Amino acid sequence: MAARAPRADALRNRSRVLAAAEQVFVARGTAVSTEEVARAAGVGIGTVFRHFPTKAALIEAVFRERLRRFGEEADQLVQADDPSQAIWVFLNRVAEVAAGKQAWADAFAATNVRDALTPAREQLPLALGTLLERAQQQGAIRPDVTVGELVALMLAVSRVPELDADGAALRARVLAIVFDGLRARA
Amino acid sequence: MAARAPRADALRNRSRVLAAAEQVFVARGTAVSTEEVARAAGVGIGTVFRHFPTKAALIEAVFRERLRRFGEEADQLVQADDPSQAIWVFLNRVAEVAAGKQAWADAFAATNVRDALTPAREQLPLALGTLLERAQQQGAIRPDVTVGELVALMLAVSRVPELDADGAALRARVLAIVFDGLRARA
DNA sequence: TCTAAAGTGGAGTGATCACTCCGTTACAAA
DNA sequence: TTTGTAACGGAGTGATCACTCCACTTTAGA
Repeated sequence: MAARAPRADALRNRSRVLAAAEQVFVARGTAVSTEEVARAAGVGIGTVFRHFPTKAALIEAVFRERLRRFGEEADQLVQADDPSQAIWVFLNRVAEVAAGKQAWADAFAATNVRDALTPAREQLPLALGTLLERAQQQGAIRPDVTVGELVALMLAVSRVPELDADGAALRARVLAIVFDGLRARA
Repeated sequence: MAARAPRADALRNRSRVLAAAEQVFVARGTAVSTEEVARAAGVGIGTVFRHFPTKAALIEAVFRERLRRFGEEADQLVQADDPSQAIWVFLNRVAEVAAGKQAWADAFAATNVRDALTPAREQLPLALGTLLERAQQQGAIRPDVTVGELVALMLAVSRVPELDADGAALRARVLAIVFDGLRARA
């Protein structure tokens, strides 16, 4: 009955696979073969499937890990001093990380990570909710916006295609328009 | 040298395949097999490949056809009388058609349709440019927005995921925020 | 140090696809 | 109507994947 301690190499390999998968998925999309993920992680393909029973489970785990880290960043911003700026800092940060990464919507389509964004259960939506409420009390953001709408907007903006040569500039201008839509009217 | 007239069945089959492919791609994504497209069109798989040499070419053709129809709608709105409303009508129409259709960004990722959105070459960006200019002269839309930004925004919004039970309502609220960002300030 | 069990790696398996090939069919022009 | 040819259909081909299986290795606990 007493569970044995997990083996050190198993833990190490698991996090290696997660890190390598994130890199590879972000760079080349979630359509890359599991074998390539294994190669990038320096493990055999059998090891990948031991830790993540299906490819969908691997994609989901990568996405959840990314959201978890966003949750930590949001929490740190909740502690910080300047409440009216905090939410803009966070949204900019999300846009920056998401820039040009096709893998995100793939992950959303392929897996069921909705509950990772459900308030009252996960760190990210809770912290983001706090940031949003504060910004609304300060009059920085219009009062009728919800956390769900914010998340949807950021997911949408993360998919802005590279229409012209300077994709970064286009993304910045699109983001500025969306932010203006979020601001409270005088 | 004198080219023979194209066969009636070839023309018929080509448009049948295009129509069936749009239906199937929109309903189930561009990952569906070419054989399913052929079945939906009521033709053999060989016929599909005769008209569209690769699957990517088929996806691109479906997407271009969709853009072409949007271009026609935009042109009709250019003729219409109420210039300050025309662009909102058009943007709403695009959002309505795009709602819940995962196939779009797939098409964008998989094919090279950028030039179908290049102004001065295609109907859609030209007509949309006219609608935008008018709306800006009327003071309905902020003067610094470009056609490219509009297109990018609409592509992004078309990818708003279904985060909660009522996907349509979420999309509507997200669209309202984006539209507010586009409006000119008093 | 010893050993039972957990973990590893990678060849192998079956399924799925995009695409080809060619015998048959249907059309346009004469 | 006849005929040359463009178009059709669908079995077949080769490549790619996700996933399995098991002989071997490494680890935790005694």
